[in-house]
Amino acid sequence: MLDQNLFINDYEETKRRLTRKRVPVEQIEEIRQAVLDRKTLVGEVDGLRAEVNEKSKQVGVLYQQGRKDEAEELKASVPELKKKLEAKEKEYKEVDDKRLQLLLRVPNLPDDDCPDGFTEDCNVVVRMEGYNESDYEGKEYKPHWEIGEELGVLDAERAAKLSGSMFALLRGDGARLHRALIQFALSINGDRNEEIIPPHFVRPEMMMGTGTLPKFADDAYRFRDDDLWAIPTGEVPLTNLHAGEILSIEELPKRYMAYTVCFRREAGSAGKETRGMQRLHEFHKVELVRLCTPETVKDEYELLISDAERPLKLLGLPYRVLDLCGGDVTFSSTRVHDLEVYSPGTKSWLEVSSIGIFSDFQTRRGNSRFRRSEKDKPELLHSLNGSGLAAPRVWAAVVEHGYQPDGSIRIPEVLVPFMGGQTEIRRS
RNA sequence: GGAGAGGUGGCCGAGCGGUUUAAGGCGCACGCUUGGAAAGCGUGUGUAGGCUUAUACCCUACCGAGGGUUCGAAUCCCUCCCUCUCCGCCA
Repeated sequence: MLDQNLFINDYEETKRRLTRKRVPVEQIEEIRQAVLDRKTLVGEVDGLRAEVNEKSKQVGVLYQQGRKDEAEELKASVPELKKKLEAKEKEYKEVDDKRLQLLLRVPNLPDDDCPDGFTEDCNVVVRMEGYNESDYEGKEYKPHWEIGEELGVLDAERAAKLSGSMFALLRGDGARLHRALIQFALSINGDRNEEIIPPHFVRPEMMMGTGTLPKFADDAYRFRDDDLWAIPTGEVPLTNLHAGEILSIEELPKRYMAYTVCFRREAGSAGKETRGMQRLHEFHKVELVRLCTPETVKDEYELLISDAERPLKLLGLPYRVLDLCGGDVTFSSTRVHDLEVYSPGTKSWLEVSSIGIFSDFQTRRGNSRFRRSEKDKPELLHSLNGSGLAAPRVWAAVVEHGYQPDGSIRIPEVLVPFMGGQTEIRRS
């Protein structure tokens, strides 16, 4: 959520930046008006409440002095005042609720460093790592689902039998490779990130805290009987870990990583680039989250991007780094870099990490704060996150790149220790 | 799942319908004192919003959360959440 004062104190600038995310001007104006109206009404309500409080206090004093008649008289004069107060309160609540609902649905301001544009065509490829187009010319690559089926390590048919489309079932060495990837990612990122195993079901406030609710409710799974939501990413519990707390500056930055299962309904994306391990309702991921001061957020961002790149580099997978344009930057973020690994089997780039800065957008919702010193007022933390390793897509890339002419899959060297020394996958 | 107890400021803990603008203590900060320190004494010590040049004053809200009763609620009523103890169940 944005600071509502931006709509009053820095209106033109806020409008300019929101327009980059295609927020209609009318909507921005509506918020400004709601914020202003609320401010007026707060003053009026507070004034009336003060009057009621004062009179009630007097009633008490009069009773204690035994001046009962005067007390009764004063008491009788309150209901009229309260009627006025209640009417005003009702008006206030309506405006306040409108203001909140509007604010909750407005995206974060894009950073001016984001490239211009509104669609993904405007995203800028900043770097290519380990990719040469010529490497793939004249060669035939199989998609991972074919290889997986051939070797008996990916069983799409049974996954569908059990759960439907967009679910995967790995078996044997395929499952082992998947586990190795997770272990690998956790172990290389363990140097500066504290490992967390969070709950996978969270309260609605937590989904609200990351900006997933209310806007993206249709994309998540909800347990209706318990009013809990299945996390779509480890970002949700990690970002909210310190919700409602005030941390001291010495504890910062907080650098967390969590291996979790992620649950996504993927409403509306059925049939679209969903074969194999590309898009699943349920997948495993190592997520990295940072909470820090506003001053250090840019440095943390660079560090986070490099952390997210580490596994790809070490695995020897070709990937590219995208700087997302203002219009394509996600709802809660100010700046986003995507990492996309090249999938020769599908001749496409698969997004394997989206690293974003959220400024105080998420932490304002969750009220996660820090204090510079005992004398200073609490300030909102800044949050960032990115995938440390999105297992299915990296699994797909490893399988496609490692596929050998003899029908086996070569295991990247760095993974061998996590595979118990196994260097290849063959049909058993 | 059943029975019971309880959630009050950074912490402990009183209050159970009206000078509570939340007692008292601990902790913390500043000052006095001292050669220096401890002790002692004094002062201060939350969050958010409103009004303001102002982190001053004043006003409003907050005693787990949300509703309700009342002129007035930390205190009474209802719903929910959480913690603890015992029983049951269970990997």
